[in-house]
Amino acid sequence: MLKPTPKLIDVARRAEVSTATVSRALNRPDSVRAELRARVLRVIEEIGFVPNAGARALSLNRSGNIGLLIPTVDNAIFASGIQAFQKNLSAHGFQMLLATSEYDIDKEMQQAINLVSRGVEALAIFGRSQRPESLQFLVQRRLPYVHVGVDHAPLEAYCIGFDNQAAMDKVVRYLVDLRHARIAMIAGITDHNDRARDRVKGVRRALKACGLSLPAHYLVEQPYQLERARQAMRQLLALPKPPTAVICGNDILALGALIECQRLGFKVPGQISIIGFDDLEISRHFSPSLTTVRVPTDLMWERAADYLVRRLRGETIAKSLNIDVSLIVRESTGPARKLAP
Amino acid sequence: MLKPTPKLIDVARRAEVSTATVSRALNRPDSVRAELRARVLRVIEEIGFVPNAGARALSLNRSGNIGLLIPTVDNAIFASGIQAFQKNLSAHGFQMLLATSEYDIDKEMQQAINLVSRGVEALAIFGRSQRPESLQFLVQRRLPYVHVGVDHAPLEAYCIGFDNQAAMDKVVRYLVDLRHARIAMIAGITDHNDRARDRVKGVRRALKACGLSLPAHYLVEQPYQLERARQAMRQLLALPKPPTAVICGNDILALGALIECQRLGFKVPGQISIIGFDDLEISRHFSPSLTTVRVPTDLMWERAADYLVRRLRGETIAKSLNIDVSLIVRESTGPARKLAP
DNA sequence: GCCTTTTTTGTAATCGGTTACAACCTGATT
DNA sequence: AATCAGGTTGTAACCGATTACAAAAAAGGC
Repeated sequence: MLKPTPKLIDVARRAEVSTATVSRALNRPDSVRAELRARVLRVIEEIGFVPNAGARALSLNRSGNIGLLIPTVDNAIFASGIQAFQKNLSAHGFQMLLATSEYDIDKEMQQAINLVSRGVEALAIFGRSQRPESLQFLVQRRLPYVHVGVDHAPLEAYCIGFDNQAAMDKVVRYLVDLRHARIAMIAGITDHNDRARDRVKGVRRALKACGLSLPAHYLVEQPYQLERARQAMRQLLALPKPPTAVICGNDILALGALIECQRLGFKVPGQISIIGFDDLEISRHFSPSLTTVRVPTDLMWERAADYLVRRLRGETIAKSLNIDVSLIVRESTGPARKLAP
Repeated sequence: MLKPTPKLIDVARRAEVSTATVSRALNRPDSVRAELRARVLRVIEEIGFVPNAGARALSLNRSGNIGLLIPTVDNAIFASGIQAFQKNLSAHGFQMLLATSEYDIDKEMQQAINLVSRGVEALAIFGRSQRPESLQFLVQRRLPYVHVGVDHAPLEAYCIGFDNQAAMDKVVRYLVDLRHARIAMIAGITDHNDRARDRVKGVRRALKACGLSLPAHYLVEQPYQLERARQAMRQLLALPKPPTAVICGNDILALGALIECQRLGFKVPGQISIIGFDDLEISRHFSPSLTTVRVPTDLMWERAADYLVRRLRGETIAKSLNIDVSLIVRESTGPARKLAP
């Protein structure tokens, strides 16, 4: 005997009340006489009624969903961000709807549409290099959204993040103070990735300000994988004049670089200094522990959730939030060794 | 001038056709004359119409959503699983709806209800230690679901995974063959975590079969964090008779243990052998590289997605799928050193 | 040119909730 | 006893899509 899943009207019939009463018992309990309310709730329990969120959203014209659009979930830095975002949202009665773009701006656009179609009331997107059409689409729908992880964005949109270029400025100055003059970089793939691009730009600019430069052979782009980073490091070490310090686009790249140095018998930081970005948990524990840039990711995502919730409540929020990053100096960096002439 | 977001009827009016035609132009293009179809699509483009998925689901009585319920997203092993699951689903025209339980079975139950309320047509849940009520609820609603990561489950439900106990059997035999007799374990928190529990059980059983045992002081439970693992290892090394081999509940614990040994000056594998579980990317690159159990996680999740899609299509699937795991021997394990008498 | 069949389009009911509005009930006030 | 305010409950319209069914148009057959 196949029973269809129970609907609100089934509850109403069984409790011998109207659908309005059931609905009220669930949504504004005070407006229903205690006795009736109890009866309704008992029936709900009995027949295992679960309201249909789609129907509810349709009639309320409110889904209670907020979208999160990031490149991938397969990166510790996003994974913990998701948690933070989610947690903050549900504290305010919202649900998170997750979508990933796999670093592909066309897929990103498609996912944005997808989220809108599923009724998200607001959206957090990572970075600022989406298709102009994607953003235009959001604006046209008057959908509140926030760029996360960047300090400025197109269309003067609200954003929460930090200045990647400034962060790299700190890094470079630190290395230059240690008398490094041959500074190389292993960057993430900069194509369609504004953070990766900004970090390279930042390094370039800061080096220039110190009278140095980043020649083409000192810059290698690789996806965020240990294997690729090792490959890049091998390449750098094989140069006629290998660098004395390597700045990496994130900690995975830095760890890969570090590992490769060790395997090839180069001393870190004796011969080579290595700096990462993100401050993953393992970076602190590695030997040598990794000098890196710490970004308060969780805070960033919490604030993003917060902002969207407030916007939806109609509160006005002054201006974008710029978060401070800090250079965490550990064991993987040291003074430049004396160079061969 | 605030325009409300365009609805299907707006498209219909503007294209001077009926709503039925618009709907058909979108869902069964062939059934609409080419000229009209073009007109409709143009209008859709013009006014930026996006169908309301909730309304669609309501009228179709099909959401196209499949739920994924896992403990956390903040663990590399789940992160890549999500990607695999998601990818496979969308290849079949389904959307993934993600929910996390944070290792809390009450939250897990609540999230299951939540997913059902949002209209998922099927569900993949990790492990097999959910509340009986949770599973009962799914059964009552006739919702197809699959347990992932385990080789058997309550209610004779379908599952896709591997036998954690058998895996640990391989591990223990390998160590015993290397003449290890003092074998300790750093396990994950076993409370409400069947995988962690099975791994401990498996180690116990295998040791017993070899005439050995796992005394209380040789078993430490810790959450999956490097810091905690180091703490556990310190504790084991401080014992009057420290173990010669340590089996860890996963690679994070193993890496933590490894790091702590190195920091305290113990040689791995000279004095202590260490084994992990999961084969994370970094395990291969670490020095010494980590002996571990490799689980084809992605395959597992792909199959889970596959199974659910087939179920929804009405195909019948024989029986649960048991996946093979393999012991990857690397540098962190070696023969037991001669013991002090 | 007329009738039949096939294709294309439109009308209106439907999915499962919410809620404006009206109707009813209770007890207090006059 | 009649009137009224305040609190509870029910009826029915509505949210935005889909589609059964009917109607209209086009195509085919003689």
